[in-house]
Amino acid sequence: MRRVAADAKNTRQRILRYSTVEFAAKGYDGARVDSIARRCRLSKNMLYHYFHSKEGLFIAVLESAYETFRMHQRDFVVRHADPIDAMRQLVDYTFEALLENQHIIALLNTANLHKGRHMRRSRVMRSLYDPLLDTIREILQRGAATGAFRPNIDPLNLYLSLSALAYNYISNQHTLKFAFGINFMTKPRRDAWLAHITDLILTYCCANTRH
Amino acid sequence: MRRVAADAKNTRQRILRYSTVEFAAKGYDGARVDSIARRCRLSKNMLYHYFHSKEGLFIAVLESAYETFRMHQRDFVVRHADPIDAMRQLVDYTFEALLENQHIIALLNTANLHKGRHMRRSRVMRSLYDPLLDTIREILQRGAATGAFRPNIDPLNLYLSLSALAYNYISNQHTLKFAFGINFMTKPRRDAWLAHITDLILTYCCANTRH
Amino acid sequence: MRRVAADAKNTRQRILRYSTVEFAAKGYDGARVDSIARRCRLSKNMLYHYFHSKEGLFIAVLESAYETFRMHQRDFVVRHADPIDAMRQLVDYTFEALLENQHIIALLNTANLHKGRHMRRSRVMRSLYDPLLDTIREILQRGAATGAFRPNIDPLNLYLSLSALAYNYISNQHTLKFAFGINFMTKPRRDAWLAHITDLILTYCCANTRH
Amino acid sequence: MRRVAADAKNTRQRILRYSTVEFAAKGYDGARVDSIARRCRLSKNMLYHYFHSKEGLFIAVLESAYETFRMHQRDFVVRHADPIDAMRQLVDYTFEALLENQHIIALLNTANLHKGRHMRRSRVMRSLYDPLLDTIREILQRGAATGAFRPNIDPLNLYLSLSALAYNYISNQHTLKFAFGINFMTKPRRDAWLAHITDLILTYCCANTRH
DNA sequence: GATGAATGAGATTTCATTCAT
DNA sequence: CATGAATGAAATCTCATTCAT
Repeated sequence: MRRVAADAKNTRQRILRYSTVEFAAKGYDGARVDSIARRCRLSKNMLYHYFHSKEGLFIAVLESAYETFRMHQRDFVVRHADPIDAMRQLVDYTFEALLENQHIIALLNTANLHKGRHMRRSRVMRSLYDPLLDTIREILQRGAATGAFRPNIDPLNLYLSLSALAYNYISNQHTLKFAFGINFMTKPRRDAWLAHITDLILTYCCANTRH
Repeated sequence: MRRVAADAKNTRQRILRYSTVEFAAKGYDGARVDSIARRCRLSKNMLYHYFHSKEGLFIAVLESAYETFRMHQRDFVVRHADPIDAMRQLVDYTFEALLENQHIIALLNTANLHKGRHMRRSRVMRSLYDPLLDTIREILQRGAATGAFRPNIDPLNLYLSLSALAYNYISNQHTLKFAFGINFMTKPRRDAWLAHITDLILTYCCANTRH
Repeated sequence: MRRVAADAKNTRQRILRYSTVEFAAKGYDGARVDSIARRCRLSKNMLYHYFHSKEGLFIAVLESAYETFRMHQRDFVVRHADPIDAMRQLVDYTFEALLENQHIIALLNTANLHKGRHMRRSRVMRSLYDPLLDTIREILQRGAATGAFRPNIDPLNLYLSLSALAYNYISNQHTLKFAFGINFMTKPRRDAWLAHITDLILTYCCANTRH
Repeated sequence: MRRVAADAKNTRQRILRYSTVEFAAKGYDGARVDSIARRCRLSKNMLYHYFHSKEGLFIAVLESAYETFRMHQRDFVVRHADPIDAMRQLVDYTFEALLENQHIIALLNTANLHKGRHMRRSRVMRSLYDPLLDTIREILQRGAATGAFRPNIDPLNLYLSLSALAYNYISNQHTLKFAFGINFMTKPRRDAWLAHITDLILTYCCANTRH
């Protein structure tokens, strides 16, 4: 009996894994239930058995991708007492996490295309809330206290800025490659971008003058 | 129901206009040729007559959207001698342009999902190159010359940063709304964001210290 | 005025010429009105103006192809007093005529596929009757009279045999090529076949024994 | 309307059977997938499920028709020691086999119209090679050995002649009916034709004189 | 819980034909 | 006589979903 249960869980996981790949590669509308079943080496009925519909499957994929992502974030611990080093580490971490998990970008893009309809239908995704925001808030406070950072930086704005800078670079890579003839995904290019956005963020945090 | 007189150029334009809306709203795979034809009050085969295939139509839409966008950018003139004011104006302009033409964001996202396949098939899109990059370069040079800006800022990096900050805020609005329960598209919120990213960019340009 | 009339005739002829090519190459159902119009560098309306419908056009093509063919046959004159030489010449002529005008084969095949429906609709095709049949009858009579040929050969049977032998070799060339890996349309092969069927026919005509 | 139980093999066979009828009756381009599905009392997608495309279906039909035909030929055994009787039997057999299976004629005609494209795409049809050719070769050898037949008759030429004479009579029946006002498919007419072509072939095989 | 067979609705695309000028 | 623009019907093909076992 335990075996069966374990298998069921395995099957569910397998479906989720391959569905994630499919939905990330082709978007919600481009993804094919047939194709997912084939990837899973499973009959389509199983997908319906476990997830009820294509939309249900997509929602589950979103949830699990987010869950994974959130757990990643939770694992993140600020290893540096110094706020500047901590912030530097955070930028680094954010960019690397997205690079390693580009699926989440494609999934969020397709979710956004659908105006968030799928997310709203999810019971689980009630807290898409990113724990990094708290980390940012905490680092900013410590930085302000030590005088390393200017006071009154809005943590949400900083979070959005950091996300945008890391996310967009990856999300628009094909357009950018086409426009500038540059493959921005090579290691040197990625490193340069990380250095740049770190500079950008830190300069902002540390600045004391107004222009 | 028979259409009147209608010359080809008009029809082509009409098709493009409505197709843009459809593709932007639903992505390449979610868009329906039927739906476009209905919007145009035209029979489907006309779309095929003018654009050959759904893909051909999408490419034409991308091209025309980009053309429009590029012309917008061309119209942009720096009205301020002062580099800081010029840069402020540029940020403002970029964000407003994207806000007013959110179609282009959705179109680029779906093009990116397809790994740029459509762009590569386009003969016209050979120069997606954004003229704003030149403007940025010029402003940076002037700012460095007057000492307002630090020297050696890479124009491409600044361009990418600015784009990311403006683009992502709009592109991910639904995820963000869901995550934070905030409608980021209200006028006050948009203004606040514009102020923030202007601050971010300018602080970066004007900073003279290293951290 | 005469010019216009002349042009009209030209236009009709042009349409017929290109339609023949199209119908012969693709059969009735495979032929495309659009494609014909393009070949003619004419707007489709012209086809409808002159021929009323695709079917009307096909019938006209059949008629004209047959007309041409019949005129060819009429031109044929037996140049040899000797019945054997005359028959030899006839076989040669028949095979060469079909080789030079393979369109007629494809057209007749497609007409046969449609169970002769198109021919029956034609007013002009009332006498598809091949004048060669008369020539055969006459040669056979002369041959029987001189004792060169056996008596009582049925001209229709001989006509059908000759036609079948010449026609099928061309009509089934692709199947045969595929089955035997031989390109039967090379000059040496064609010559060999002509020699063979001449032999076959003449042997039959001249034989005096029963088996 | 839901179908019962039905296993795949049966369904495949059913599709093939009705497709054969449709393709034979209307040619490749005239055949309608819809019409086949209706005949099969099956939804269209099943055809695509089993055969991938209309072309795939046609190829399968060709293959199966040929397979059937080849098996027929294999079943053929020369029951007569006497070469003349054997040849007579062969002619009879060939004509009857085509009469009973007129589908194959229509299918080959449409395959030829398409210049053999479909056959070349078939992996199975690699040996369209007709076993009757071997039989012919063997009969000719025996006939030559006994002196009943003249030596040096080319088996392939004889095969082609026999095929042409039997095939064309059936294939062109509608043209012939139209041209001569005779229904060549009545029993007496068919018998007469069989007698004639038997005579023609045997006369050729037995002749010892040159003309 | 799992499968193979099947479906209905609808997707993209094609094509003979006609209208307005 | 001639055209460019347009159409309606139907063609091929796809896809999320369900049934019977």
